[in-house]
Amino acid sequence: MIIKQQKDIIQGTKKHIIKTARKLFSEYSYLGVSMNDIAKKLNITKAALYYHFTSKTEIYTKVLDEVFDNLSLSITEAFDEKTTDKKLRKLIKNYLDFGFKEKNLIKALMLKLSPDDSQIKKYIIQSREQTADLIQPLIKEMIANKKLTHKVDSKLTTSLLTGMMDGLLLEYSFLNKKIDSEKVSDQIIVMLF
Amino acid sequence: MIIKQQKDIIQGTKKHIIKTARKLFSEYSYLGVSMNDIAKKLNITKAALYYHFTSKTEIYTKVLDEVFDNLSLSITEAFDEKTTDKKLRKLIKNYLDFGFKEKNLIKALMLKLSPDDSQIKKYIIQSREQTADLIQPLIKEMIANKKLTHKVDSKLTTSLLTGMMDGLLLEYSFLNKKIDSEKVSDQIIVMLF
DNA sequence: AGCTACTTACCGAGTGGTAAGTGAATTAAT
DNA sequence: ATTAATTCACTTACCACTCGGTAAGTAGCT
Repeated sequence: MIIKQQKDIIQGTKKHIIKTARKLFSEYSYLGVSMNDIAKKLNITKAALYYHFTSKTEIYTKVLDEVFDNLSLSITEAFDEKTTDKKLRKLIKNYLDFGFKEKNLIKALMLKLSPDDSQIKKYIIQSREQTADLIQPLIKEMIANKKLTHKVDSKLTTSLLTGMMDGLLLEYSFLNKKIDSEKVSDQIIVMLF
Repeated sequence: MIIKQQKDIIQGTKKHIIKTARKLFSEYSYLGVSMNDIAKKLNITKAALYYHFTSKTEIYTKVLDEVFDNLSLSITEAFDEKTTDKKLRKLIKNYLDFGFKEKNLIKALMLKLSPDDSQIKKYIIQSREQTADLIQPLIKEMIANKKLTHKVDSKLTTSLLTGMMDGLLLEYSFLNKKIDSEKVSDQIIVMLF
């Protein structure tokens, strides 16, 4: 009981660190945030971070873990809608809203290649594939509904859609512009189908 | 005459440095490349770089200068085509081919914010706006040709198009996948209009 | 006494950047 | 034409600083 409580406190501290690190990584990207930056923001020392985590890589991996978990939730939420059209619209809106708040989604794609980061990279690739697998069925559904004259590759289309959304998020975050996810998702649907 | 020859040699060296730096920045991004990295690749010392350039920022700015110059050329090349459809198709293909070879185009969007980099950021924003201004007339033309039932915002559409292309380039470069620009540009046209 | 959750103080490596020196080529003066 | 002064294109050696990471010590609780 007491032990469990202790454990919870530790996990609480860890959660707190992850939460703070997440914000920083989101804003300044992996290379742009040092362990000292994270520690300062938490009003602790860098060494304290190493008491809870073994490396910077571990912290970032845990952050990405949370991010992709939240994204999956945000995506599956769209499947509650009734029509295919509404599902897709909601999916795009949710993806954009989430990605706009959580820039790690995009910034993760911009890591410097190095032996140390390669495990992070593999992890990101895997997570993104899972995300695409979540979206693709809906795209297939959409393609089947509209009887298009041209042949449409659902995998490529999914890639184009996420690419378009990621690209938009990238641009808007770089320019510090706010995104009107409602309007943009409308426009994308109009254009796509 | 002799003086001019000297000048040319100097410019030649500078060009050579820029060319090498361009490759490195393209592969590893701004923060991922140190002055020493550049110097080593050229078999000179870091201090020699500072003889030719005043700062890392200056070198990167010069690199981006070249990159956006080349991109503009690649875009305007598409305007030689005869039909609007062919123009757009060529534009997309050229943009993708260029961006795939020259990853600085995308990596430039991922700088850590810092007082020193802020001038680079301003420069990138400006260059990207110029690029968009180059593309937008063609989008307008395309929208006018097809009499669409829905209202289409040409500026947003341009942004969506470049966003989509940038997003694709980002994804493909991250995954180290080759891009079939012909197929992708076809698919984009089919989808967009 | 022992464990938890730290802090202080340090490590070696690497960063952007600079000061001082050097050999070769060019220019100016005799 | 020869020599002296100057300039060019670097190199060596350093600067202050930051990086990720670690060893040792410590206050407080059990």
